Amino acid sequence: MPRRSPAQVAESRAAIVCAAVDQGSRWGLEGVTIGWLADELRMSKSGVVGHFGSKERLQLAVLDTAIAKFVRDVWEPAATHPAGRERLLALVDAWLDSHRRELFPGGCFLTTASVEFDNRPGAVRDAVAAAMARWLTTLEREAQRAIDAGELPPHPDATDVAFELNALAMAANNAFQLHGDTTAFDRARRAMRRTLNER
Amino acid sequence: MPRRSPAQVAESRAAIVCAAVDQGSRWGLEGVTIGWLADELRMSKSGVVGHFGSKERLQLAVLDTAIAKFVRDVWEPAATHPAGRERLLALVDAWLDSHRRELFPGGCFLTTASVEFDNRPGAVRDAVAAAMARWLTTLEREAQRAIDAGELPPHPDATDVAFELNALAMAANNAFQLHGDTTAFDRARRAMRRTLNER
DNA sequence: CCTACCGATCGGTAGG
DNA sequence: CCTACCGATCGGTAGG
Repeated sequence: MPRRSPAQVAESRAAIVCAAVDQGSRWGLEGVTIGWLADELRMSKSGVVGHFGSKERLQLAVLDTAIAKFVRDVWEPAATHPAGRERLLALVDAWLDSHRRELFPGGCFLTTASVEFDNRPGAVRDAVAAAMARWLTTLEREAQRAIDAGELPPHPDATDVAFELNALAMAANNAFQLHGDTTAFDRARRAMRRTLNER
Repeated sequence: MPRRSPAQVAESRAAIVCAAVDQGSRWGLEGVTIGWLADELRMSKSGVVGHFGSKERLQLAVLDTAIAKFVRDVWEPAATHPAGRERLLALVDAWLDSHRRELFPGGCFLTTASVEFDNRPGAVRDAVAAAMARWLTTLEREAQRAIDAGELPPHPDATDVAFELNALAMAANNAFQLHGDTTAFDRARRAMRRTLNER
């Protein structure tokens, strides 16, 4: 007879991951420590680590949850707009707005993780690289639809468009976090709309 | 009568900073640990820290040295070109090439440090923010000269141009480090030249 | 989920 | 520059 129901266990696990997502956006995925989470949630370290087995598996769970949060908050609302250029225009506004609102308190989770892990080996790095690749592919697919529909010129190509939008969003996030510079969002938006060929 | 001459002391200090710049580009400025440096250079920890007094002052010295290395390798050659648009065109090629050659073995030092510290308090963060601000101002001044000379249109303004060039360079560096994607340099170069209004 | 513990490593210091 | 050491914290485990 278990002391805690499966629902209570799931709730406890979710609370750990939620705190870890916030912490990871501030201090990086390596800065999510088991001891800090235990103090924060008034648990023992073994209580925290027991849900995951190891720090690495905790980090992978945190990454998954952060991406799901971003998809729900940014991608899904934009995806209600018609595919192609119109969806991309809605997306870049929602995207920049998520950085301005600090959807993650330490700024864009995937930006932080991808720079933190871009030169390290291991399963976490592989998962971060895969997540970033999926996001760029999502952008690229939408850009390709816009090109196919004649809404964008064929050059720069869809991969170029995805690369540029991602670069500008990452840089705006960094400028805001580092300098508190909110004008960076306007600069990024102007440049993104130029990439999306607004006349 | 000192056991070591001032020149020997300076040489020892320089060797520490040099190893720390490489390490910092790979593992971040927080990942530069005194114990690792001591092992790497076959010194005691107290021998390492004695040159700086604290880890924070070591980090500040490492940041200064990394920036000087970038200025010498990228900015100074570009600065031999005529001011304005021509200099910017030479600069972006040298800049992307420094990322491709891995001037820093773990990729662009300032990109890593500015994302790592963009949400932390302290003297290192302030120094990183100041360094990034100086670099953006350097780019902006050059763009303003190009605008004043009629080599670039007045909109997007010089600050926009600086922001976009920096965003594209950071993103190309990240794509290369994370995915080994060398085409990112070509995408960044195309976008930069579009920003610099090449017809 | 807990307490109690492990070895490793962190930044840093005392004393020479 | 060294040895020898400090308290704190790291990830993780044993046993319950």
